[in-house]
Amino acid sequence: MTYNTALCEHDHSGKSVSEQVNAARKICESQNQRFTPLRAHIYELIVRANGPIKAYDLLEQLRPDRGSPKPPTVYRALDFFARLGLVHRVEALNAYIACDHTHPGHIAEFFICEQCDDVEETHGQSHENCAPDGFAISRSVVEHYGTCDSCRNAA
Amino acid sequence: MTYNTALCEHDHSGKSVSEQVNAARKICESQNQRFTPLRAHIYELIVRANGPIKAYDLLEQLRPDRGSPKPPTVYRALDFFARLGLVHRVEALNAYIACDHTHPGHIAEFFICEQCDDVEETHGQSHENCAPDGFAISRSVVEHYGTCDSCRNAA
DNA sequence: ATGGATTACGTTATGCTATAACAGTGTTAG
DNA sequence: CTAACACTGTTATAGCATAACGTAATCCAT
Repeated sequence: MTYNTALCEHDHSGKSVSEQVNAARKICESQNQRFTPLRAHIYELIVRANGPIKAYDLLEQLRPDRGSPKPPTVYRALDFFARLGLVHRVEALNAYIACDHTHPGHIAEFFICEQCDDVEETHGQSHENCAPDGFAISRSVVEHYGTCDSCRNAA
Repeated sequence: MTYNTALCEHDHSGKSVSEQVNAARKICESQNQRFTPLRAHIYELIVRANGPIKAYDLLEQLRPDRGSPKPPTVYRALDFFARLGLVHRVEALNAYIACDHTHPGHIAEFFICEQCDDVEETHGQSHENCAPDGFAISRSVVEHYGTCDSCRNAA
């Protein structure tokens, strides 16, 4: 009963903000979902955050461009992106992070540095084969908290 | 880069509520921590829940025995138990679950049935060797949501 | 094109989750 | 004994999320 994980081979950090936003737009459109101006705006803010960002921080950043948006404005967009796999919720941080790529059969796994808040995302095999007999996994949350290499060396 | 997991070999469900509470008391005392009446009361409620329970539900169940306790009463106890590993927080449920046993070198892993709310806890090897180079894990959150065997058969 | 269904968005209100801060009480160790 | 520390009670507030309702935009079958 074993499984393994690997760091993402492809490079996301090489993509510019607008490239990431456009990639998301394509994924949306390929599924006949609307990438509206509001959603584009919010997705861009999430990408620019370059790490986990909180719903109410997004809300602030939407002001004053969009008047005084209320929480549902942000949560609706987050739900929408989450359904498409374009953002993940980081459960233990109550935060959200962009993910413009999918790995079928794999699950997102986060390594979160508590010193510098940097987050590395990897994709491991599903834990399906570790589950109790007959348990069918629909969603997995895998988050590791600790200290990243640079912070550890700095200490 | 592989690791493996195993179901807990020993049986927790065979323990009575008071046995579980006493086991917790022993663990506390062995670490020179006080298992006060309030803490015993709260721990018993968590054990009786026989699954994840929410802080504010605990709060209700403390009434009226203990007057009208306020949130910090519960959160302080939960923090205390979490520090000792006697309860785990289930991040994606905002809930807490008893755990009167520890597995050094292993991490708790939860399989949560979204139909019947049943939770199976297993203990997998640390994901340390899957981490980015030099990342030191201090805490891991591994939660799987889906459908358990009985619910799947019932469907 | 038109009208009905669906989806998206704005807004108000509220509910749930969690902690800061301070006061008072109990416990422990020197 | 008493000083330090840990525990509990209480007030207040902060932070996270959604229900519900109305309006506007979009889609699609006719």
